[in-house]
Parts: sequence; structure tokens; C-alpha cells
Amino acid sequence: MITMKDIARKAGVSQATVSRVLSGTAAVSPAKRAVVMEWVRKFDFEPNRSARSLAASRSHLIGVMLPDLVNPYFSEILCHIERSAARSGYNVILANSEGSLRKEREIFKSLKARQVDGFLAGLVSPDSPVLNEILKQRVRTVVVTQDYEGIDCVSVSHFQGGKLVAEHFLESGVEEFAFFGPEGDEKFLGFRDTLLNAGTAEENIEVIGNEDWWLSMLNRGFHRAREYLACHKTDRRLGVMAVNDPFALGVVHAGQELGIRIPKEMAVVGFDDTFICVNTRPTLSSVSQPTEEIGRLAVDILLKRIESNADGETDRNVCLEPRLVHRETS
Amino acid sequence: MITMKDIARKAGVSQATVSRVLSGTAAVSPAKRAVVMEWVRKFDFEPNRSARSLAASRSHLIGVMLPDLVNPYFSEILCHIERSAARSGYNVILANSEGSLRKEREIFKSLKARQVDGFLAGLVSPDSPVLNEILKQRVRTVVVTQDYEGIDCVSVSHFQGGKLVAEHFLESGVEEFAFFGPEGDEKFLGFRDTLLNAGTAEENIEVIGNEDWWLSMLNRGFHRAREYLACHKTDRRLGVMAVNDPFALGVVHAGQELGIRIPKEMAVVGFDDTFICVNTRPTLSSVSQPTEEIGRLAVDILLKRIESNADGETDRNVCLEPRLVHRETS
DNA sequence: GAGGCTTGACAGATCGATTTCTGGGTTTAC
DNA sequence: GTAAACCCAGAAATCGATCTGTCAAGCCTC
Repeated sequence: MITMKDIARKAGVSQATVSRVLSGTAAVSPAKRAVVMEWVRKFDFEPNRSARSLAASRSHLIGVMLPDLVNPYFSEILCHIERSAARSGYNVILANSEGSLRKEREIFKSLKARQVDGFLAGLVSPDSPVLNEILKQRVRTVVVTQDYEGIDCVSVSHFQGGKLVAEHFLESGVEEFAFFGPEGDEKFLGFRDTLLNAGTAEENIEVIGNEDWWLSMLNRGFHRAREYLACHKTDRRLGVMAVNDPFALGVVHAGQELGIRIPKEMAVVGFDDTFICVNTRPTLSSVSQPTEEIGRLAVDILLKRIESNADGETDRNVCLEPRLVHRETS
Repeated sequence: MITMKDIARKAGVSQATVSRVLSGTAAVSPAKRAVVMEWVRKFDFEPNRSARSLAASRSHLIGVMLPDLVNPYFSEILCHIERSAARSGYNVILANSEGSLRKEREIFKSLKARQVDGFLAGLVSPDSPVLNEILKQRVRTVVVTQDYEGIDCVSVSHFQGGKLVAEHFLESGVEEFAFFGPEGDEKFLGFRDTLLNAGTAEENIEVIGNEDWWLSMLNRGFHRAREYLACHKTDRRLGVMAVNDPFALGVVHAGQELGIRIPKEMAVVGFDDTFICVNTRPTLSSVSQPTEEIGRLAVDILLKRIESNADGETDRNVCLEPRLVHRETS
């Protein structure tokens, strides 16, 4: 392997000078700079990043931890994160917590040991043990898709999203309501609050799938939905809100199999407005989140923290507005 | 930051001993080992990976380069790669080439500088400039989803996949054929070969979307399909094979908008059999690729190369068989 | 109990960069 | 004309681990 020392010897300068030329941290005379650059080009030299990280204690690496990689919502965010990071000369080290708090902790620990300059994390739940670490400022982190006090966050108000869906259902004459997803989810709270405030009776709001629902979302969603719908015969119009699009698709699919007419007898609204929505029949109504903006902003905020060493400042908490995209399932 | 030296001092042993305990490379007496481990736990110590990489010239990092992250096919593979790697104590550094040869080269160069122990790469095309680098064994690489001579590859025979679709179309009385995707694609070759061998006239086989089709696949697919179908009125049954599922969905969607009955007037088959297929109406026929196996095998092969230092051996070229999954669009 | 072998542990070199310290040579200032 | 300021560049320390060389201690064996 070719090192800076080699370049220095070839160019007849000291190693320090080569370093200065490459990192641009200090002035070097044009003449020497040119000689160095020539040899750098000749050998197609790239400085060893491990050595660089060690010496400078900056890795130009950001850790990205997400609870799921197959859900297109996270894929999209990941994609935009990677792009923004690459543009700024950072690489992304990816880890999937698969919805497990244990893995979340392990990942944090191991990536911290990798000297990542910062984290972008979609957390599994508000009970996540890594929240403490983040709060203690042990690792620079921007949380994506959730919103916590005292931490940099880029999120969409899920509460607001739930509210939008509830309002939409109420306007369109839905009388019974179901939420497919975990009860503690903000969007459910927004959904329920709005319904209750509008005078809906508590017993007309049901929650399905309140256990660990992350893995094999799709089949689970479909099967739970079929189960539920099969024994829930009624002639009042049902409105189902799902925790995400794949789940909503499972519900639609199950409904179709059982001969339930959509949206006449049952309205379904998903969440995240992933690209699936427009490519399914009927097209799926969903709550849209600006994934590009989320990814881009998260990286921006994190890099600003990193590069200005601005830890003391108050948290930059960006909350974007969701939008209900009304399509054929509602 | 707490280092091995600190642990050594606390435990009253030398740094080397701490290193041995942690990496298990040499024997240490149970007594000392216990003392060391105690302090490691007490401080929740993790050795600095940059330093470790530098000294051992092993990073336990693998670079994953894919041409697209939004297409669920790649998401799934990525997900399985990440999981397998994590299980073996490796982290994944992710880069998206976005279908650009220039980016592919840059990514390779920069990740090589990061001292990755190896690469998993889905290449953009057989002209990719990084193929040379790989062949020269400059970087240990396993190519996923394509098959090249003299390189470790894990792939599915796309040719065979195309053949399956062609046979399926022929059996079900399709008379005109279209392929949505780049002409050079192996699956198209398999598709066309089979058709020609069966006596189909060349002018009944059309290729649409022969330019750079990677970006914003979906809208492109839909619009191109609508364009094509609108001016392609005929009463002979049309069979469309698409280069991937999102693209196929675009075709279905376009067909529906134009009032074309599916599968009666037009049969559509996608590729990759991603989870979208079963969650769209009509359900989408597709050629299935075992993404889990691909991801797992790719990691296995790469790690075996890395850990046994077995560079000289012949390439391990795994070619998996595709399977046609027949659903409602055909 | 002397010599050979194994085992355990330390000191120190090393990996390949960054960065501080230092000093020679120039320019600016008064 | 001398002092102060400044710019460049080299030597050497440093980052935090791994790994080699060395030596002491313990255990057999004869």
C-alpha cells in the first residue's frame, strides 16, 4: 500500500507538507503543492481513512440506524440521507435495529466505537434506552421521524397526521373506527383524540395489532386484518387507519378477499404515502410525509452540529406538516 | 475518551494483555482475564475501531454499493446483507451509485480508502470501469445480481427469467410482445431468444424505454407505458414484460387508465417478485428471485474470502434459479 | 537439580495519518 | 537598521490500538 510517506519522499518534501496539501489546513507554496499533487495523481493516492480518523478523531462517517429497511418509507429516507451525506463528503454506515431495543443499544455502542461523527436514528419507541445516551450528549444525534424534548429531531407530526385522518373519516360519514398498529403511537393518539372530541363513543374505536408488529409486517397485517374483518360484520361504514402503507395494503387486500366494498363499506388510509400508494388498485389514500426533506434536513442539522462543534446550543427541532393524500380507498 | 491504556493501568497489567483478552488471540491466565474484564465492564469500554483497523489492517467493514435503494428488490437484498454481516460482527457502509458509472468509480475509490475488508456490489452495467479493478483483485468483491466471468458472483439467471416469461406468454396465447427496460438486459435476451425460437416474428417484439431508465423509475414507467399503449391499438393480445416490479406496476396502471382489460387484452409480468406484487390489485405476476438467499450467500462468500485469505482460488460463482410466480395480471 | 519447553506478560515498535513545536527566511513597521 | 510579524516547511509527538521480541516463571523429564 502506498502511503503519505511515499508521496513525501517522491516529491522531496516532508510528510507534513503532503498532509497540508491534501487537507488544505495550512498554506503551502504553489510550487511544492504542484509537485505533491502531481505525485498524488500519478499514484492515484488516497489517504488511509482509518489513520486519518485516528489522528484527527474525525471519521467523516455517520451512523444511520433505522427500525426497518424494507418499508419503502424508510428506504426513501435512507436514500436521501445517503445522497446528502455523500454530497458533503460523508459516508453512511447502516444498521437495522429491526424494531428491537436490545439491538438498538448494541448498534449504538458498536457504531460509537467506530468513531462515527454522528448518528441519524429512527428509534423504535419512546422507551428506547439510547434516548438517555443521546440526552447526555454522549453522541451527536439527530432523531428522524420522531420528536423528543431536548434532542435534535426532524419529524412529521404524527399526531397531526392522525387528526387529519380522523377529520377525513368524520367528514365522509364513517361511523366505526379501527386503527391497525401499536396503541402508543402518536398518530393513534391524534386519531382518537379528534374522534372523541367530535363525540365518537369510545367503543366505536378499536385498536388491532397492539403487540410487536414490526417483523413481517405484511403478512401479519393481512392476516390480522382478515381475522378482524371476518368477525366484524356490520352495516355501518368502517374507517381503518393503518400505521403504515404496507399494513394498509394488507387491510385492503383482506377486505377485498372478504368481498367488502372499498371505499363504500370500508375506507382505508395508510401512512407515509410511499410510492406503493399510486400503484395499487384501488389507489391508496395515505398521509404524506416529505421524505426527501426529512433526509436532507436531518443530514444538514447533524453536519452543522459536527462541523461547527455547536453542542451547547438548544436543540433544533424541526417538525414538518403531514398532508392527507386522498385517493380511491377513502 | 477511555482507552486500553487506562484499562491496563486500572487492572494493573500491560496494554498488550488487555488487547489479548479482548481479541482472544493468545492465552491469558484466568485471573488476569477476570480482572481485565471487570474493568472493561465497569467502564463499558469498547476499543477504538479506527485504531484497531489501522494496526490490524482489518476494518470489519464491508462496503455495499447498489444502483438503487428505493426499488424494494434492492432494499430487501440490502436488508439481508446487513443482517448477515451484523451477525458476523461486520458493519455495512452503504453507497448508492444511482445508476451512474462515474459515481460507481468514485465510490469504489473512496470506500477502498476507508479500508473496507471487501465489497458487495450491484453494478450498473457490464461496461462498469470498476470491473477491471475487481478483476485485478485490487479489492475483494462479490458481485450481486449479475454474473461475470472470473469474479465471485451471486446472481439469478436473468436470461432464464426472461425465458420463463416468454414461455408463459406463448402458452397463454399472447401474440404481441413488449419489453419495458434496457435492450441489453440479459432478461430481455432470454425473452427474445425464446420467442424467436418459437417462431415469433421479430416485428412483434418491441423494446420500450431503452435509455437511462433508472431514475424516478416509477413515473417514467407509467408515462412511457401510457404513451406506448395509447398509440398501440390492436386486438391481438399483448404481453408485456417489465424490467422490474415498479415498472410493471406503471404499465398496469397505465393500462387501467386507458381501459385496457388485464389480463384479457394485456398480460403483464414484472421482475423480482417484491412484496408489492401481492398487495396490488390485480396481483402482479412476477419472476421471483430469492433475495434472502442472495444477500446471505453474498456475505458468506465474501467473509470466507476475507477470513481465510483465499484469494488465489477460483471464483465462487453461484447462480440461483428464478421462478415465475403466476398471479392475476397474466 | 539441571536443562528444555511451554506459558504469561511486558516493553516497545508499528500502522498511517494529523498536529504541534520550532526555526529559517521574508516582509512590514517604526 | 533593527525589531516584530509572518509565512513555510520539517522534525517529532500523538492518536489508540496490534503484534513482535524478550524474558521470567513454572513444569516436566531424566
